[in-house]
Amino acid sequence: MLDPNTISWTSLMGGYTAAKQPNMAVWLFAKMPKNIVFPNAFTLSTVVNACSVLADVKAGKLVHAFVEVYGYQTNLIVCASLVDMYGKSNDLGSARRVFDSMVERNVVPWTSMIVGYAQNAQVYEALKLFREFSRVADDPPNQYMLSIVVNACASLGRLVYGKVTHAAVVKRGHESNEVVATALADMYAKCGCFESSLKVFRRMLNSCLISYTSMIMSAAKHGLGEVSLELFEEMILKGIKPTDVTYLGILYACSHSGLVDRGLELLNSMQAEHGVIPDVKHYTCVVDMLGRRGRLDEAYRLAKTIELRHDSEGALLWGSLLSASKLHGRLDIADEASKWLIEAKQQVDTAYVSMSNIHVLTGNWDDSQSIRSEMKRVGVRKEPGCSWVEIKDSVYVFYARDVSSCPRGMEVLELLKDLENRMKERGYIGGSKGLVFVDVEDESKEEIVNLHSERLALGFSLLSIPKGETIRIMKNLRMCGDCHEAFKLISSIVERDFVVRDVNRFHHFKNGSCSCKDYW
DNA sequence: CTAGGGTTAG
Repeated sequence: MLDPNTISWTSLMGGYTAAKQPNMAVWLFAKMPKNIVFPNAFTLSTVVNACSVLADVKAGKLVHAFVEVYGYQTNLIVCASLVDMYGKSNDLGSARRVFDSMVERNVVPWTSMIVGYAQNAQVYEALKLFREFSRVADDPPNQYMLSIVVNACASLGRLVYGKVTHAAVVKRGHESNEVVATALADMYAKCGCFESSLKVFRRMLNSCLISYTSMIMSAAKHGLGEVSLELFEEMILKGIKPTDVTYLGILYACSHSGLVDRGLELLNSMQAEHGVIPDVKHYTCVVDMLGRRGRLDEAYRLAKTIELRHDSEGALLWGSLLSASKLHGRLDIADEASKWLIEAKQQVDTAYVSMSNIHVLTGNWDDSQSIRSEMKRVGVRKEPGCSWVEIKDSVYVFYARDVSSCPRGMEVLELLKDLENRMKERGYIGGSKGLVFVDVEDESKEEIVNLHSERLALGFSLLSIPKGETIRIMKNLRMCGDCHEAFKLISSIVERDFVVRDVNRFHHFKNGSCSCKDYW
């Protein structure tokens, strides 16, 4: 073009962003003034969007400055793009400032702001904003807004919130929207209702790749590995091509239902069958699968062969191997895994605590203590483990070694005692795997229990000595992939509306870290 | 030529 104008430049930037090269869009924006072409509202929102994709808040702030300079701070779309950019860059303060300054708002910036809160571990804030929108806005919530709100309810794991949002979805007639329905199915599963999840899923007319992948993962999390495998077969028959995420789900399913050999087969055939090349995340999942079944030598051998592009990729891999070594009493492998983590500066707190605990479990109290001293010396602190349960619409949060922070903690203790008795009736006592309590004096048990609780995800950290056995059983049930059995036992005690939440629910949180305290 | 949503291993 002899004389490209603002529109030509903007088109080009939009094209680069669409072609997954948003950095080129930003680069072009910087070149505009030299060519005596000036940005308008279209240009600015396009380049803000490029910054959003890059999650580059620095570039975004520069563009924001241009927005002010050129006087577009009252433009709805430009501001909407800024809210989105700040939210996706984890700068919620700036996102909110732009949002509050807007003279005119439609459902889009409201949605962006809700997404911002929801994906930065401020789910309650996100839901609050949704309620405010419903009160003040002229438009009804659409499928975009509803899907993110359903997603927010899912990450809270609180069924009541999810049900209320489901009602809003029905009221607005967005039940049949594929994205909303997938979010609903995911929400029910994460809130502990696998049956409702499957019901929503089965009502969908065209279950697509993501809905199948999500459903496979849900079944797996509920200990229903066979159901995951059936769903996988079904989607293949429908001609839907699995992706790397689908394979991750199916490997996870095998791992958590004890289908180790099936999992290995799938790993070995995925490339030939569906052209998905196994990468670090798949191998990590398989290492975990072998490890939890006690096949630690194989797990270790596999782990050593995996090429990491970055140390952060090894955090999960060696962390998982460490936890399996601890469970099966393999001090040698645990030692190497924790060394790897500490040297790579990944999960250092967990590595130290795990090593200290494994020494306790094998009776080496002195080694355990010296690691605790080392932690103090180098200033490593472990954030206390946190778990929560939901009983009939109320949530009870537990911190390891802290009874007082939980309201009605004593009642929950009673519940746990009951749980323990029922498990004993079912013969779950003794004979479990691991080296727990081997060669340890009775009076040491309390310490073991306390140490163990730090990483327990089931809310049983309050237990004292006699109930220590319960912790052990629950943990082993989970580690053996029999979590469905554990869930059933828990449900049978409370009869209904009992949801057990894992602490590892921050998958949606992109950058930086967040603590359980932020969450609740 | 412009802004928003669902699945991801310990």
